[in-house]
Amino acid sequence: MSAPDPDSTAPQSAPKFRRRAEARPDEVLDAALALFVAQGYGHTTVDQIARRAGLSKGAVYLYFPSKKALLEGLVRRAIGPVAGFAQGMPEHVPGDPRPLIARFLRLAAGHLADPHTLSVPKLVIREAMAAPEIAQIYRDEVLARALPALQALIGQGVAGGFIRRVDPEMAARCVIGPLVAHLLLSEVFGITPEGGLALDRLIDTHLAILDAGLEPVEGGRK
Amino acid sequence: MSAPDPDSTAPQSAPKFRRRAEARPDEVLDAALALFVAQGYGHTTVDQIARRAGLSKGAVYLYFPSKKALLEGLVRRAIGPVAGFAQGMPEHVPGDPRPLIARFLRLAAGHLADPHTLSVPKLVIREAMAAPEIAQIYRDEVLARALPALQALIGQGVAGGFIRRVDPEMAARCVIGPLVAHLLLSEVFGITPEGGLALDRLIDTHLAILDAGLEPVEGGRK
Amino acid sequence: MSAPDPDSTAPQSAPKFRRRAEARPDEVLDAALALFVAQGYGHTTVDQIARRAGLSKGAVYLYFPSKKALLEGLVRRAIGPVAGFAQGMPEHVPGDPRPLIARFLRLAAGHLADPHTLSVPKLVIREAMAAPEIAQIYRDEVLARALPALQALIGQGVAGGFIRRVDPEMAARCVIGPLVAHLLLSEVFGITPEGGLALDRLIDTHLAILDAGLEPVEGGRK
Amino acid sequence: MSAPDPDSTAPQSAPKFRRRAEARPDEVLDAALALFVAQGYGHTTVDQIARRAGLSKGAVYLYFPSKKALLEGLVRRAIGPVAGFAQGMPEHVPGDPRPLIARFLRLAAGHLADPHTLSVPKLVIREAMAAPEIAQIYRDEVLARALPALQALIGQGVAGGFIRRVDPEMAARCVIGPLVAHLLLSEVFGITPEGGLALDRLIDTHLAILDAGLEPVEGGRK
DNA sequence: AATGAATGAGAGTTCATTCAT
DNA sequence: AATGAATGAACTCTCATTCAT
Repeated sequence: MSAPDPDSTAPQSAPKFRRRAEARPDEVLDAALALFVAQGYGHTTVDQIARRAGLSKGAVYLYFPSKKALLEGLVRRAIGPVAGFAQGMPEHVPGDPRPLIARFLRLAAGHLADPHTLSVPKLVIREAMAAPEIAQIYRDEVLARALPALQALIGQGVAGGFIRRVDPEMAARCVIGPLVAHLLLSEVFGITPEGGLALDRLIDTHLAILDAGLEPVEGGRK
Repeated sequence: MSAPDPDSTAPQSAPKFRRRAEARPDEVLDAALALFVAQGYGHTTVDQIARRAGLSKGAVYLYFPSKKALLEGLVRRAIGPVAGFAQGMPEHVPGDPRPLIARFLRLAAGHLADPHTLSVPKLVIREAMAAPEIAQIYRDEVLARALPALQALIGQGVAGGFIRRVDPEMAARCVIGPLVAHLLLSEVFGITPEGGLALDRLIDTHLAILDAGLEPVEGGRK
Repeated sequence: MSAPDPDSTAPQSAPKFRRRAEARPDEVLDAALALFVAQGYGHTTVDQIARRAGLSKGAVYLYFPSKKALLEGLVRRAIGPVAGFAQGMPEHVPGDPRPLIARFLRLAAGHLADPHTLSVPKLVIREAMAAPEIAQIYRDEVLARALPALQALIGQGVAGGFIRRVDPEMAARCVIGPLVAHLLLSEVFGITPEGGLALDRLIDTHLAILDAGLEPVEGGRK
Repeated sequence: MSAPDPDSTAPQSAPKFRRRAEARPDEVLDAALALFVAQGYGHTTVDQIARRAGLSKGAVYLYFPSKKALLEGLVRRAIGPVAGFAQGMPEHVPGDPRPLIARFLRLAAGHLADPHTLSVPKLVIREAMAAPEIAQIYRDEVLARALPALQALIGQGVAGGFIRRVDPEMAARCVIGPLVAHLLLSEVFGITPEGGLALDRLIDTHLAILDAGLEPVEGGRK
């Protein structure tokens, strides 16, 4: 249904003949990604994708059974690293979780600073309503992993008295919120700070507020 | 929203034909909004819109020159109240701006809790890339007014020593971020808290963090 | 799903405006029939049909939701008269059913002598395998009515001693067989007698054989 | 049907590569026949045929220059035995030809009872209009031999006074008609007698009618 | 002001056929 | 002898837009 795994990490196994076939699905996905991001899924023609990838329209259907499969393949290709990243978060932390949350945010920001990585969630946000399957994949593979992990971290921090008594579910959204909003404003509406994306500045500011904002109240109750 | 309204605002120069001729465009926009939100702009046909508005396809073109003009009209109609809302924010505050920020957030949340209001930015996000004119309207009329106002507020708070020394531009994004992320998660990805949207819970949590997070550091400079 | 009934028998009700719309479905079906018969369903383009009917391709889809619906509409339009014809056969006959069988055959032959009528079963035979829905319609509406009626007639003749003791089910097939084979040979394979279709000659010969062949054996058992 | 057959008929000039090179075309035809019958010529792809025959799509084109050539090859392969069968009918019979006609019918029925044999004429009927070459082959090689032979037989019977005075050309169609109709009803429309095809029952009934039906009228001329 | 029949320019998808390997 | 990647021409179906009425 989606592209065959190109196995891009095993370079010495490929014979020199018929080179293209192995790389093609990825090339097609690259072309599709660029065009989907630039014009939107609905306004992109399979023919445009094919031409950008240096193939004929028919050849695209050799690798992907439909246009929508391209979108799906794109999302699936992108979530691999992200899922691993989410897995890397320890589930139980002994002390104050705030440093871990900071690391999480910096990692996520670093990840999303790469336009290649960023374009997929951008795409997903845009097409989510019209293509619920796509939204579901992203939700299941990325969001449904990262959010609960963050929430658990906060919950433990609250239980251990390391952070203020807050609703962990909502607080998790407060943690990622500024990053999400920043990307939305910059990428979708073109409201970028003077010197470019300035992700670091955003994260620095956010962490400064967050760190103090989560500090437990001296002497007790919220 | 689509009340009978027989000839109330129309001058009586014409005979009583053209019943509610003035209301028609709004009815068409209502229909368009509902369908665009439900199915996306690209998957909605002009005929569907016409039928939902109780007109024929051809009649839609009496009021709007093209399908895209519907989208544009939709955005223009929606930004009126919002722009006024942004205007209502005082530019200069004598003391701690945090209560004002809190009021702003609660107002915005209350506003966006109405699905009717929320659907327009949702629409804009989705079609922004394919229809930059649309994104531009929204950016110019809404975002380019609200964000600088917030930023100025924070800047003044910093200058007055009422809030921690933070980058006002980024801090503004930290203020709206959780709200944006919350709506995105709920509306686009369907990741809703148990009891519904729970906007109040989100805002409460966010303000608790924000209030403490912006508290100026005792003894001075960051 | 199929064409709206053009109600061709009520001529004075139609206003003179918008004349075409009422006649169009039939015109399209006429064009489709001609092309399907000449080239086969699979080798006929919707565009060809449209052009032959004097419309654009898109207009065809105003009246029929799909290409297959054209085939179906064609069959449905054709079976109306045939079904009535089958109904006209009396179910119980007091005496020798052979004259009735003869009348049935001559009626059917007369019917099928009209190329317009003939083309539909020809079409059905050809597309039956690929489009079982079509075959089913024809089977249910035409064959499943005519064959049992014939079979019953023969059965009653056997019971009454008016015709030889034969298996009525098979005998019914022997009654229609020569007509079927004749049309198949002529229309599909182009093996026509010298002077044209010669349906009368075929029926005369067939009835001569049939009449004698069904004559009860004098004195008894088959 | 597709036995291993290692190098049995191939000359040993080449190394033992090209296993059963001679059998390949037949295997391809077998695959094509099965698929054409099941799905129709138009709905069968060359790739399906190739895979069913255990080859690649490209290899099919080593044996057959086009898809239509497969259909043609199929018909040509099938008419060999049938042509011989038609040849086997004696042209001049001294006495009553009715027993010979009976034998002919039983032979033909036996032949067509084999689904393998039956599928070719079924195919031909279906594709006849779209591929007149195919129809022509079948007509020339099979029908144009069998029908005149039958007709001659009847003509001689009439001349010798062994059978009733009938039009031999039409009578020939009356002889084969029930068989044709029976197969059409069963195979195309799925109207089968309870216990299966029941070809014997059909032939028995038909011959009973035919035998009496062709009996010369006592006392002379029609 | 309003209709709805009609258009025509594509869109996605399929497949017979070719050809370098 | 055989592969399978690649093509390109069709095909069905959709829909924003127009226009006579």
